[in-house]
Amino acid sequence: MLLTLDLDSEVPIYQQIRDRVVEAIADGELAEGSALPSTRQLAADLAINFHTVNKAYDLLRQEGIIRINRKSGAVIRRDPGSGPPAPGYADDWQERLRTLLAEATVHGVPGEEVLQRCGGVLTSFHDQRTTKEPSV
Amino acid sequence: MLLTLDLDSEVPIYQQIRDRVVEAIADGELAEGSALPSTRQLAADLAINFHTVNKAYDLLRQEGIIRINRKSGAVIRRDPGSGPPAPGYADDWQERLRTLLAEATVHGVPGEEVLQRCGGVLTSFHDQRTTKEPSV
DNA sequence: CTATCTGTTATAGCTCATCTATATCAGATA
DNA sequence: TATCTGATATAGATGAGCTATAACAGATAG
Repeated sequence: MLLTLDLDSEVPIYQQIRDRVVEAIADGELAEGSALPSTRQLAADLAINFHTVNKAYDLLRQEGIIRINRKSGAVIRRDPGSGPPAPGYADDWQERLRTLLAEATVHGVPGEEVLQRCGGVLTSFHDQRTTKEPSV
Repeated sequence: MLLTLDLDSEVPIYQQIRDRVVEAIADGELAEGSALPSTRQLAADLAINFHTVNKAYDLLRQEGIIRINRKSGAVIRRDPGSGPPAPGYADDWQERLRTLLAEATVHGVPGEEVLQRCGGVLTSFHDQRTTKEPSV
């Protein structure tokens, strides 16, 4: 898995790692059962402290997205095909969506363009997934 | 303008104020030219320090959403009808959108539901605006 | 068994963000 | 004159984020 960080960003490093993993799962690059590199290994590759990677993995674990065993390390637990969301998740998520869409609207992005971009992003997720399972 | 804060939230207070103002503009509750309360007044209403409100207003000013004069105070500068977005804004915004949509997808929210919720939020913005200008 | 890798936990230090508390100054207004 | 406003400066407290180091236990390859 390719992972690039922006050390000058306001977004914390552990949050960036979490976001990139989530996006990689949505893209289909990481499927349920896929193993993530060890915290020390990834920290070495990214030239950061392994505690920061540990925090990112712990965040993903709290979200139920990965599972961590002492034996098998960090493994993807959830992908788009892992079943319906937890009760109440979608409503909480929509509050954050609302803030983001409000910002674009205030800045003058037309509603049609907002919807087109939403659809485009979702299609990019779906395309990745279907091209991964062509022979089922 | 009604404004409630969650002091226990991980989201900083000044960020919450900024988000609520942006949403109020998208909702049509605040239009171009509307005046925001003074920093000391809003701080008193929210029972917080006025420097925190100052930071929120300064953030909105940096985003080009409000204009601040010593004379007229903080005034809404941008609303959904204030013209097209700045060049490159929509593309930068889409990156944040991508992360948010990826999260919902990974948690199992179907693409159709994601699109429906996006459309619903946008419609709630639009409805507020059209009900404000029924006789044009 | 030894060496190495792993996850886990603990401690400590540094830097910076966040929020608060005061204070001062200048322009506008009643 | 008195009061409100924005603007600015300083300082302190608290916590977040990141790093550094260390130690322990289980798993694995030699």
